[in-house]
Amino acid sequence: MVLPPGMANKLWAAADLFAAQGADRTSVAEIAAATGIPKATLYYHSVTKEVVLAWIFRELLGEVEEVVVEAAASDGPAPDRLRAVLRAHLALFHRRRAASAALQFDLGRAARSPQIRDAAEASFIRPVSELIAEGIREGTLVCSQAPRAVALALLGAVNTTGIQLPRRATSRQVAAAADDLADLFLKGLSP
Amino acid sequence: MVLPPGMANKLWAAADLFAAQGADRTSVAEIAAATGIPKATLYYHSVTKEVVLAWIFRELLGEVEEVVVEAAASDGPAPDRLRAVLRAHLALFHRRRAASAALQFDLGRAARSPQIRDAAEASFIRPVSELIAEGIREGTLVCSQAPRAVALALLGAVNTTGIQLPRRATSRQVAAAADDLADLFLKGLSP
Amino acid sequence: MVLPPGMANKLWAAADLFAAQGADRTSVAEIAAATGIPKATLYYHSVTKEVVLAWIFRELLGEVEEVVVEAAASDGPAPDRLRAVLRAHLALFHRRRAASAALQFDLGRAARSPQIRDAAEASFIRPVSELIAEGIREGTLVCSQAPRAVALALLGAVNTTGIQLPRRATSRQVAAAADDLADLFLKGLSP
Amino acid sequence: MVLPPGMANKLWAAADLFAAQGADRTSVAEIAAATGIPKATLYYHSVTKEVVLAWIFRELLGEVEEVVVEAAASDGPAPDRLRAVLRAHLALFHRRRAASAALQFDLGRAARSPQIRDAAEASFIRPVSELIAEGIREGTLVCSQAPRAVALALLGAVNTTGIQLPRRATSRQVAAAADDLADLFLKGLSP
DNA sequence: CATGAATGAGCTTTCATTCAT
DNA sequence: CATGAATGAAAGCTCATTCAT
Repeated sequence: MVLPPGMANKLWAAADLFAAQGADRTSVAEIAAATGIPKATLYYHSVTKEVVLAWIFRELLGEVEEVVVEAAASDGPAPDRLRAVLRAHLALFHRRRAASAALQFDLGRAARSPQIRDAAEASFIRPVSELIAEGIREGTLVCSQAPRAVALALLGAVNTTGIQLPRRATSRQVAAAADDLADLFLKGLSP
Repeated sequence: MVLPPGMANKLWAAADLFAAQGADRTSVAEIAAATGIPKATLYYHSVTKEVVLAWIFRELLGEVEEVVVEAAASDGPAPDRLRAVLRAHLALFHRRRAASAALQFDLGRAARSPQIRDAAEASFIRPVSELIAEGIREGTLVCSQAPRAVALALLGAVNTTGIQLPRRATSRQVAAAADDLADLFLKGLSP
Repeated sequence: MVLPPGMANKLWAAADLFAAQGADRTSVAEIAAATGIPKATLYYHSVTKEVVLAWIFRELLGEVEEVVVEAAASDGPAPDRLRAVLRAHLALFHRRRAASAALQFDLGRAARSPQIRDAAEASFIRPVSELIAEGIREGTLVCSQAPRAVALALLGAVNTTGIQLPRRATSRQVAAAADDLADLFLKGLSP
Repeated sequence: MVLPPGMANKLWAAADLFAAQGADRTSVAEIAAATGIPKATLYYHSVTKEVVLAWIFRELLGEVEEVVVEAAASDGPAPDRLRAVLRAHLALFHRRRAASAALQFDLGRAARSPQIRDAAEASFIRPVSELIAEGIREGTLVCSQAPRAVALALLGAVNTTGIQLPRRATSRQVAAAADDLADLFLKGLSP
């Protein structure tokens, strides 16, 4: 899975197709057309459709991990860091709109790959679980369920929210949506 | 889209395939084998793969709407009713495991159909949004964002949670997961 | 091949379809729709598409035989009777436009059936060959080739002419075309 | 409709199938087997069954045009040139037996294509009509009807004659048949 | 006796993948 | 090393024909 340099970044173009039509409805020919890389060249480098998908998803999840881990590692109390995490994640979701939508839309296919399941775990679930556990230890967070369950709920909520972001939302709007989500999860709905 | 009686309920068998392999990787021949309905008979009734999918998703969302609306209409203050909604939804998710997973896994394809988008809206988002709005009016719920945004977050959280339920979870465990989720959203993570 | 009474004459409606689209492009369902006889009823009487075609072609050729033989058997010298034959044939061609066109257009399929080949032989080639032979014997016709070869040429010429007749040609125009053809074959092109 | 070189001439093999079974009863798989070109390769070059048929018919009619026009343009009086045309046409008919039979047998399908109708017009009807008109002008031919009607009758007669030629006829026999036909049309049947 | 419903067989077409240069 | 050309495998779909009432 070592893509030739110069080929990798062209593959993001395929994410638009995957998001718009679904991965299975996207032919290798379309990928070739969108990326400008001839079909046979893709195969010459063993870049099958599955590989393109995996690359996009793993690259995306890698970026998610980067920003999430960085936000989670910032200074301050856990609630603030959680808020930072949601902001960072949602911002990336918006920046990588097509790829993120593609991941959501073909969750089944993605989930069937252990590598991608691992990447998803490492990118959000694990760091956020740990963040919540820390919050509980330091007394700034309280919850009855396992931290991992909370992290999963958060992930679902962030993704649903991200999908629904207007295509042309400003970064300010995106940050506001993240803050609202943070408020919801931190303060709860009860008065 | 009026399926012959006796054919409809056989179609649930296809949900297993969709959940296990994804809709696109499931051939009509496989659906025929799984349901026991010959391929040509399916086509005779204009039941294409797309139709099977749409039927399953709409049927599922119809059932979701039924239990969600009923739970939302129960007596008592909004927080209790919200808890009831989550319990009902998660219970149904578990009962219709394959179909629910298929819907999550092929969200993209589903979201491309306006009818299914409408059904999704009507089954959960609208009733829960209204429930939250009522809670705000009666003072039992508080939130800074629009009720619909909260409903979306809830939906994402429920689905992620539902997908992760152990296949052989007892109904007691499912109810506990729903309660945890309700606690999370009602009380929040802050002490 | 004994069709139920009342079914036979409905089958002519199928000739329009055969002429317009070709026999193979015409489905049994279309025949059923055009004739008003349900598909299953056709099959109940063993009336397959092939049977419908054969019936139409044989019925048509039977009618051709009738008028051709009658015209050939009229009083007078052979040239006059030949002229009468061409008039009668072309008139029938025009009256049974669709069926005649269908026969021309699916000559290959028709020619593959021995029964239809026989019917074609009996309807035109044989009586006209005999007529020409008689003419030669009585000295009113002269030709270097076998009478059958002349009859074949005549048949080809009549059919090509018939196909090209305007759909709304009057019977007078049809008769004129037949006379022209008779003149051509009797007098020849040389001065 | 630009066929890859090397593929074109293989397509003549399909003419045998078309002549033997009719175009509609010939599957693409059979064409693939007969030509040695894999099904998928045919489709890769957009060579559908319809295209194969059209190619064969147009190629055939092109060859007809070539020999007919050449014969019609020869020196000498119109009757001699007409005779030359019939010889040339019948010889080609015999040389391209399968394709010519296929064209006759699927006349309906062929006639539905404007391109093929045009090609048929240009290959025989037009040049022969002009030849006859010239003959009339120079006083070597006489006829009461329009030259085009004569040309049509000739075409029909030639084709019927061609179809009936014995499969193993010698070129001498073919020429004799053409001469007989020429005699018939030039001298007529009357003494 | 007639027919709506059902289906087996087979066709066209697509597409991921390999070949040949 | 890269790529236009080629193809095996399989999918969706149609339709003549049979079944069940």
